[in-house]
Amino acid sequence: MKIRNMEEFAAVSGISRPTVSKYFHDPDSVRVTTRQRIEAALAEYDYRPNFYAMNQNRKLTKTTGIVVPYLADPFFGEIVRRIEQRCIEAGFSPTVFSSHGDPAQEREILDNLRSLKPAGVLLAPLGRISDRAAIESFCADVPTVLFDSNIEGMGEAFIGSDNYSFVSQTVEYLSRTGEPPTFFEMRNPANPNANKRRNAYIQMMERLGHDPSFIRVDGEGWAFEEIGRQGAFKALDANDLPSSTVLCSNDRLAIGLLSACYARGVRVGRGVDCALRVASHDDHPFSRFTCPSLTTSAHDYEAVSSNVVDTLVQITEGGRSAAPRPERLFPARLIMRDSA
Amino acid sequence: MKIRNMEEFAAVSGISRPTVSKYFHDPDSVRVTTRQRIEAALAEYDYRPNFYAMNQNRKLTKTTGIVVPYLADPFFGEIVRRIEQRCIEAGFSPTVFSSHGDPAQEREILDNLRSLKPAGVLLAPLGRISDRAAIESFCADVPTVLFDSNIEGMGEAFIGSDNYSFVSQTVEYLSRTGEPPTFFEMRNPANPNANKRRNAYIQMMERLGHDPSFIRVDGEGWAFEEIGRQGAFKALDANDLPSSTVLCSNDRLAIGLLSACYARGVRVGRGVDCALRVASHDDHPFSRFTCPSLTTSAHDYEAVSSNVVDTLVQITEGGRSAAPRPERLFPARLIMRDSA
DNA sequence: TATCAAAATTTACGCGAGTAAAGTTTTTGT
DNA sequence: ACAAAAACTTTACTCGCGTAAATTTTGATA
Repeated sequence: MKIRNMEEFAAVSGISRPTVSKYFHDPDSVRVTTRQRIEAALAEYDYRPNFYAMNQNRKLTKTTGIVVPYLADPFFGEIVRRIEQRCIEAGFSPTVFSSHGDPAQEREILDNLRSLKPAGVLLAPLGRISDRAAIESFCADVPTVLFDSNIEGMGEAFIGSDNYSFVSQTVEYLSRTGEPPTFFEMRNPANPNANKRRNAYIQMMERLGHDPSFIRVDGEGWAFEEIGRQGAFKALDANDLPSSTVLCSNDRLAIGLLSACYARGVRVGRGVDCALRVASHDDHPFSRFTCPSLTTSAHDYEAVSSNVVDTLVQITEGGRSAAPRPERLFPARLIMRDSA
Repeated sequence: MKIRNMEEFAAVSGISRPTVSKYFHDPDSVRVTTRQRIEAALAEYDYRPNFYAMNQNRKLTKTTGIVVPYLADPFFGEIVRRIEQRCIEAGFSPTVFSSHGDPAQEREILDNLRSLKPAGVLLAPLGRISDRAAIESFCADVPTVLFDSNIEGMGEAFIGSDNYSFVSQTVEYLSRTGEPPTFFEMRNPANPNANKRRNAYIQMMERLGHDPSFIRVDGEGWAFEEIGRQGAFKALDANDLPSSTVLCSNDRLAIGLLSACYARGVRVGRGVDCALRVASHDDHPFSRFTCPSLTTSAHDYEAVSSNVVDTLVQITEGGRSAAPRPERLFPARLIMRDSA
């Protein structure tokens, strides 16, 4: 016998439909004996309430949207994995979306998300190229927590990493143990973190009494490894390195740089036989497997992902507070490996 | 003025509600003049039909589920990215889910998906550890296309890569240009492709008149790079290599192997100064950036992703045919890089 | 201009569950 | 054992839209 709706299921379980409805909303809100009767029937008839009918009249659904700029980037893969896990633990049903680096798709995703009436949305925006107006109007309708990339004033909160903490540690370490680093970055980064890292680099170098210098590579899009590799070839072949120590804006550029160094026979590392030291930021999941393994500043993935979800829970429970929009930045942890 | 439902929107656009409903179902199904009037009103009042109410009564929704074993694996990141794109082009609304390597989560995802009443589901199962009964009962309810990992007889079709094509090309190439390869793999792989690759290796070696040999590494879970690395350290330190040519079951293991070789100072490549040649299978997005860059057999990502979605379209349009369950396997393309 | 099929409108009902109000039963505390 | 509180049942209405049937309008063609 197939159960077609809650009415029928209530009948076979011997409980009234409104009580069954209450049970599915929160199993602990009904008497123990009724819960047992419902669960007995559940085991026998494997009924599940219609998802669409459920959410149509609910004031707040339990779905949440997780939106990232580029899911094929293992950094986002990792952070999404953790956030998803936390959401489930907090009783939400997360759905993941990727903007694929395209502002039009980001807008499209937010539009679709709006009609899902989610309890909240966790958004890592594209950054500079995002459609600000679209995001602003979305945040006005849906409780949104920004993470990874900040856009001033948007959403209920921002949770991210402290770029100054990242860069100050690498610059300090590299300067203390060898030649001060030159900064390897993209010329026109879409991500606001890149700009913050550049500024932190300049500030830190000046504080230590060194001259900042840059290798700026051209390229658009999200193929950072290839961009870093091509830029590195150019710099290596022109013998255009201001310093024998290179600090990359992020690990993906560094991966490209390391592959170029290997191809050109430039030995990277701390040893006396090495021509170059390379360090970077993010602790990308693959940075421990580069050759040599990459010295880098690590995100506190754990803290960021927990905090993002905790903030969402607070907002959905406490309502959108009048307090000033919080911005929480987590410090980095220097991971010393073989490249510097 | 805020539009609260289709009734109100129909009023301001001067069109009847059923016609508006038809428009949202398919904009081309209404007269051009009516479409223009609706779109004029749309521009002014930015109304969107309630997602939940829409799908409640539709026989077939336009949502599709994409389920993969582990989204933080860039191989799945890449294939999902392409499939998602194709789905959108075909007029579907894809949603992505990751099992995180856990059969319980895979079952949970399928359960949730069932209540979404999707037009179809594109499933890359975990493999050996999947809950077969759960998948079978799911496939009976929801049109499902399997990809990447086959489970005999389940779903409406299977689209994947031809493991024999992968392995025969690498084995042939390696044997022709140097010492025949030994096979580097996990002892208990969860993925059925791994077994097919092993068998293909044995078969091909015997055909060429060589003795198959193996390096089997221990490990559970999805941290293949680390597993490959630890296994490689063990083999290198014990000087336990049956051949100076190593063929890895997949690129992620190879990435771990290469990092171990680098750490131990074992030079990898074709040159006379190299102690080892390494090749692999998949053409993982990072395999061009390893040191040295990795010679590998490439998936036809394009063909697989298009074909998966095309198959879904056929099923949703033509209904579930009585014809035998098709299994489409795409051949690999050998990509020669520096490692072998 | 008459004709007629295609398209739009009107009317009406259904979906599956949320939810509120009023009445009934069960549990709890004393 | 009794009163009060808590949980449950009954009844009835809501939500926003899909969809079918019958009717009217539209616009292309003869």
